[in-house]
Amino acid sequence: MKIAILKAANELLEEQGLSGFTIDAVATRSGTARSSIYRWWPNRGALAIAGFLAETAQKIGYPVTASAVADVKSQMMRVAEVYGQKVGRTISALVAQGQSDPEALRALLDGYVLPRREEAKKALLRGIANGELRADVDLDVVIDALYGPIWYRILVPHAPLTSEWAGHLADYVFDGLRPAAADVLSARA
Amino acid sequence: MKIAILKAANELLEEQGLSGFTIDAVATRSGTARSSIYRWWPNRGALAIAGFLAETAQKIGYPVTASAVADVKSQMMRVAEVYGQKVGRTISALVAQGQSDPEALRALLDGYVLPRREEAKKALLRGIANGELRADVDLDVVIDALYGPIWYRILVPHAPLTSEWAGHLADYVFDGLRPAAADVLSARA
Amino acid sequence: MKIAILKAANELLEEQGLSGFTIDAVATRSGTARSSIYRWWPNRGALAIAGFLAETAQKIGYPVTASAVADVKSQMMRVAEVYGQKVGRTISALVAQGQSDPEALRALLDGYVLPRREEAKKALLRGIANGELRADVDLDVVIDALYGPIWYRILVPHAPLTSEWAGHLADYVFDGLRPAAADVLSARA
Amino acid sequence: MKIAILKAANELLEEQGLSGFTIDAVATRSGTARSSIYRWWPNRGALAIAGFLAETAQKIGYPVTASAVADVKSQMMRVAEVYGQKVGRTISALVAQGQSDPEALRALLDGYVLPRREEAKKALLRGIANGELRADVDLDVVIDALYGPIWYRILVPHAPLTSEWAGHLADYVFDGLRPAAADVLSARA
DNA sequence: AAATAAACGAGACGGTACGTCCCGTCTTAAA
DNA sequence: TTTAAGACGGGACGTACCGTCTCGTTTATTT
Repeated sequence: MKIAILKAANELLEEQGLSGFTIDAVATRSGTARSSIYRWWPNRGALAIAGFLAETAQKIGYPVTASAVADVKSQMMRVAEVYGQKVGRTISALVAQGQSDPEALRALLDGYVLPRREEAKKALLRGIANGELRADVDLDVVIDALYGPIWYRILVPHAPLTSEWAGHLADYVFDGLRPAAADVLSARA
Repeated sequence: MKIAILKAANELLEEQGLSGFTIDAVATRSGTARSSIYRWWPNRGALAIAGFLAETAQKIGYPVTASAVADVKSQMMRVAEVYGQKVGRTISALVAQGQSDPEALRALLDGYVLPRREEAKKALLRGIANGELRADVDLDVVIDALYGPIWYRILVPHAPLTSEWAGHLADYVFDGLRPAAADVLSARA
Repeated sequence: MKIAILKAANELLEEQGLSGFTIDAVATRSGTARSSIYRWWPNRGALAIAGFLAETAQKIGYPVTASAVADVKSQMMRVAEVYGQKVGRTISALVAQGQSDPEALRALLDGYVLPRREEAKKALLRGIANGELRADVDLDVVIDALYGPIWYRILVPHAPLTSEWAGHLADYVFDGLRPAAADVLSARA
Repeated sequence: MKIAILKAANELLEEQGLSGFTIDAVATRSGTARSSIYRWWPNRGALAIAGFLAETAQKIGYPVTASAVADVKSQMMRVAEVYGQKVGRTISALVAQGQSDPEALRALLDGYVLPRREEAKKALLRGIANGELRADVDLDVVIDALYGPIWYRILVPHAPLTSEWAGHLADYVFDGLRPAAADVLSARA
């Protein structure tokens, strides 16, 4: 039952965004009763993020090759590709919901944003260990610089979100984060 | 009258975000009637962005010094400082509204986002002309890289938005955009 | 509008009693919206008694002949006849509602029961003035004795409510309330 | 188990009337499960009257002295006294329930009202046999006249239900039912 | 100065969705 | 096999806003 509800919730969010995402609509599509939904989730915000986490939030992982920077770049390109489609709609709906529903925002942060940032941090630390990235960098800022623009383009869609764009973005940011030649030498020494 | 309404709209948006932003509340606070609001704006989305553009959207301009890069960085720091406060609340409310109200989104883009990006582009072009920035860079991507994270931190507030943070961000991004030494030399030639 | 609502409320109460008396049903039948009903009445209890008072509560008046006792008796017979039909259904619904809704009960008392008792009291006072009734009688008890059984048969319908029955009832009660022969003589003196 | 449930049902009915009388509340108070209640009673109406009959419906009997009229009067006074308290609350709840639940009404009539009327009839027949009451009287009407007002004051509480009041009521009604002097003489003959 | 147009206030109206409460049915695991 | 536990579909409640609408009342404008 819960699964059918979550599935329906997700589909509605993907297809119609926040405005079509009604408890009644979820109930109808899932073939359940409104009361069954409220039995499990306290309100529409909670249901929305639960649906997202259960169904959509397919974790896009990091490949592991010799180059951590290349790994992150390729993951970002994949993220942009995926978020450029239906998932982006869902995410923007969730963020919108979060603006007037602090609990939903909290749940989105704790359930999705922060864990994903942790993964990113791990990948970047490999880059530092590698010598591909400067060691003195503030990783939180780097993650903001890499992924912030992706969220930005989802939420403020002034232009489409494509993997090419994400590739350029990664290149620009990483270009600034390489160790200075001297550092590389000393690191090698 | 219109001014009082816009002012009230803005204050409510700043103070309470989307949830407190009710046509009724705006009418009450502005001392007007609901019907007067609907005479001038077709719906709450339109009123919200009108209020923002009329009152809050104090354009944060770019200083003009010898270094365009420094100019942009200092503007970004100022933006982060300002958006870290009430204005951020308003902006996030507008973006949220935009997710279920395409016209509001359009108005936000046309009335605020795109013009601001144009200004940024001008400043960056000065940097290219200066030789501070590589000439082959895609400015739209650069603007996304610089400002995207700011919007991201407004909308997905996993950590506070401060001017220090914005400074680091600018540094990291601009570090990757400097011309290669050879280019600089040839440019000078 | 209000009139259409009250009319619909009444019809539903008469036809289906409390169980069919739903705000939704009233809205549908009256061709209005639920919200319009709630604009005017705070809850279903208030609507029920308002409907009754506005539409059904046709005051059954007292004839005025030489004999006040005969007047009351004939009014009671008329009341029994009327209450034995649809109006009785409405009244029983209202009393039932009142058991779990103190405000509705209060409204029923103040809006209907007490005023009707006042009228009865006036008629009975004529009987005392006439010499048809003992002067030392407690009129509240008399009214209870005369009309209580009618309500009882509405609410606890162990047998039908007919005007013949009401006539007998009036006879029995009034038989006990005539002045003693001596009193009549002295009154005449 | 059943006993605990009935007891809890009764207490709730006495304490809170119909509105607090919820299957859930009965289950909680009796320490049983909702399903156990539904095993034994088909719905809340049935449970309510079962609780009443099992626990509260303490039969208030008729004393047997030389005067049947005095016996009935004293029983009425006792009834008024008892019904003026918690039991009255229960009864009004049951009647209310009966208005939208024909089976509950039927059960109340068959299980309580009609049997009590039979008892009353027996007492009154003694009065006729005694010569205290006219022989040609319709006992059903008399019973309505005597007890109807008590129910009326329970259900339409325009004034408190006291034993003094019931005493007056009995006096007034019985005053009209005494045999005419001639009849008494002829009866004696 | 009178006529006329506009903007205004007040607020009713039909509607949609919310979240709550309770109903009566049902399945399941433990005692 | 009776019980406790509790999920399920369903229906009504009362609330909060939405956007539309009518209707008199100012307030200005224009003749």
